[in-house]
Amino acid sequence: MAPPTKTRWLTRDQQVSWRSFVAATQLLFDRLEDDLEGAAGLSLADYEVLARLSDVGEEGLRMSALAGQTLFSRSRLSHAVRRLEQSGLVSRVPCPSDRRGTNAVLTDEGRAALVAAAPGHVASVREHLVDRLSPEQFRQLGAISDVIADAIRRTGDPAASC
Amino acid sequence: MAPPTKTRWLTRDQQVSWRSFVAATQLLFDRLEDDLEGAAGLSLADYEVLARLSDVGEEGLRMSALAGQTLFSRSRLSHAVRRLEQSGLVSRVPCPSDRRGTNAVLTDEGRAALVAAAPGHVASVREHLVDRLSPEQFRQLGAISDVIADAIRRTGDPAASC
DNA sequence: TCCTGGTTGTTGAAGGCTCAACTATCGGAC
DNA sequence: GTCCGATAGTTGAGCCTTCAACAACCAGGA
Repeated sequence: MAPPTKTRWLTRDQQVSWRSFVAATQLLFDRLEDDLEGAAGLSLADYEVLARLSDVGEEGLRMSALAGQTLFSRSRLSHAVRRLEQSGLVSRVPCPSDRRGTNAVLTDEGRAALVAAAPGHVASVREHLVDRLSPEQFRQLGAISDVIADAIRRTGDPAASC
Repeated sequence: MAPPTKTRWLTRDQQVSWRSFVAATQLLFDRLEDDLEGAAGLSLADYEVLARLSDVGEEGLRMSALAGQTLFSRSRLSHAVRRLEQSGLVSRVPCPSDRRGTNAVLTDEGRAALVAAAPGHVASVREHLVDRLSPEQFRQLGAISDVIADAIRRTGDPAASC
């Protein structure tokens, strides 16, 4: 706890915007998840993993790199990849250059699942987000997101500041 | 599956904005949760429940109303309130006018926990979101959020359209 | 060589959320 | 009054994420 600074509460307008933002993100991601789950039987987390793996070649991606891109903890990713491997969508291969490492690789079945899921998912993102906003608004949202993400990334991991 | 419409993929710029938005919301809520958990021992979900209950009087709130405000499922809320009750922060009282109903009520201890947690949480929201954006940007974010939330609320529960 | 500190990834337990099933109650039609 | 569908809330099982502990490996220095 910092020294007893006087709390700067949010103004009424700020509070309204803040609550609206919380509600919008909750509703949006819940809906995207439901749509994706219903149409393709994948969770958003599954989709993220498969999408990242589809961006790279045959060699796959190191677990830690994949965790960094998806913002998953290493533990979460490890469990997720284990489940995807059991479903046949991903396989694990030892990393040749570093014997500690493991590469996650998309299987043919995994690529097929992603190809099957992608059009519906993109349509869902359009329907509930992109096409609801003016091009200018969507551009603003991107800029705002960059500011937020950069600021948080710069203030390192809070558990590491000791 | 709808008729085989040609997929309108996202443009490169749209994809960048979309991924940035996903990352920003993940990072933001994770950080807010960590801050709140570390400083006050509450999850964001706990805080939401306590905050909503502090907005009403002695009579508390019907479980279904509380679920509506927090966007929790009734089941999730029921579990959450049970835990908060075990912690002594909330108590359940039968609703007088409807014998099916239950009202959740903030205890003195619950109000004290909220009062203790609120300054730090508001500071966290300011630090990672409000104070990072220009007033104009934060206003834009509120407007964008309203559009998204309204659109999703209007397209009713997807499981109910049959 | 042998330490030593840091990194990589996995594992199992614990806790939270979802889903389906269930009880109890309400309110209107007959 | 009695049915009947709808609503309110709870519960337990199953799944997913977090957390802490762990084994294996790397890299650099004494």
